[in-house]
Amino acid sequence: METPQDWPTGRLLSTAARLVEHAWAERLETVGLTHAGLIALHLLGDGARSQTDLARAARVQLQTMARTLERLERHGHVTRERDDADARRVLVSRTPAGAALLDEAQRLESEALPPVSDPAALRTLLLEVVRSASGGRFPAA
Amino acid sequence: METPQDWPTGRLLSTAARLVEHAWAERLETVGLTHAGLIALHLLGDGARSQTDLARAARVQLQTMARTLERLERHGHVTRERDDADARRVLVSRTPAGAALLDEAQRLESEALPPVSDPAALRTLLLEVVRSASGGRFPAA
DNA sequence: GGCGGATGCTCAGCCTGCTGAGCGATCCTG
DNA sequence: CAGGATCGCTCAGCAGGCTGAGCATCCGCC
Repeated sequence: METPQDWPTGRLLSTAARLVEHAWAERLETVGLTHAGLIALHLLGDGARSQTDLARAARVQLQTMARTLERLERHGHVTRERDDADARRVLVSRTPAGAALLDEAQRLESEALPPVSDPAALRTLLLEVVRSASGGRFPAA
Repeated sequence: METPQDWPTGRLLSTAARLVEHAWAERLETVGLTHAGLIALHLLGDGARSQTDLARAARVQLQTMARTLERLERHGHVTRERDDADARRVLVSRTPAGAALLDEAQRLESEALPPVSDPAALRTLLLEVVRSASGGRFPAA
């Protein structure tokens, strides 16, 4: 129990994710973006999308996504305006500044995953986990 | 970019961790414990340890561990008392209630990782990530 | 046309990570 | 033995997950 070798796999997964995320966040902050902000900006593609839509795509709750977007808006990276066609919706779009940031962040290269013996296998296994654990909470995302 | 297949591996890792953690947390809350609390209780072994020591073993910052322990103490799962030998330290130990909870949590079976094609490979790869990403931040832990 | 359910969002609040600042206790060194 | 560095901890505050409650809008059906 003293060393990671003895940890259950779930704990290993959380820890690995946290450590990698931390390393990545350090680089990101040089361009003034957070992990969550980058994902939102990325998912925004080139058109406007609703918050619920973005949340589902990112596999987070609406409230979480809304707060991230609110922060991005405060910093001038996205705009949020009510949809004329459906007054319940808020349409989010990147500002030019947001697009520039995204570009820069992407130029920072793939996400700082430390070198691992079989990256492709890791991807495959993680995809299995995500797909099988998304069920129910994020239907048809 | 729309579906997990197109995500960078780092994002996949975070998402997988979050989804698995969520599932596990749901079970844990039936015994009145959180993810972080379980880890602390687990690392506590059978003897008293200092907060710094626990934090390093869990790969989290001292402040994070201290807060988790403070919560566990409030719920009567651990005790915290200053070390007589070194008045800077706080020695943490499980209470009988804490030990009972840990037992129950462990009876809940391994950590809810969804079935995956090659669990052993996943473990190995995650271990590689943890070991290589722990460097610096958690020396000799 | 109107009522009820579904949908999209906000507000409030909790837990877990993190950083930075500050403080007493200990230890080492001159 | 005194002073400075280090160590262990607390306090304050931020970001990112989550839940639950509540509100407005829209849609579908009678």
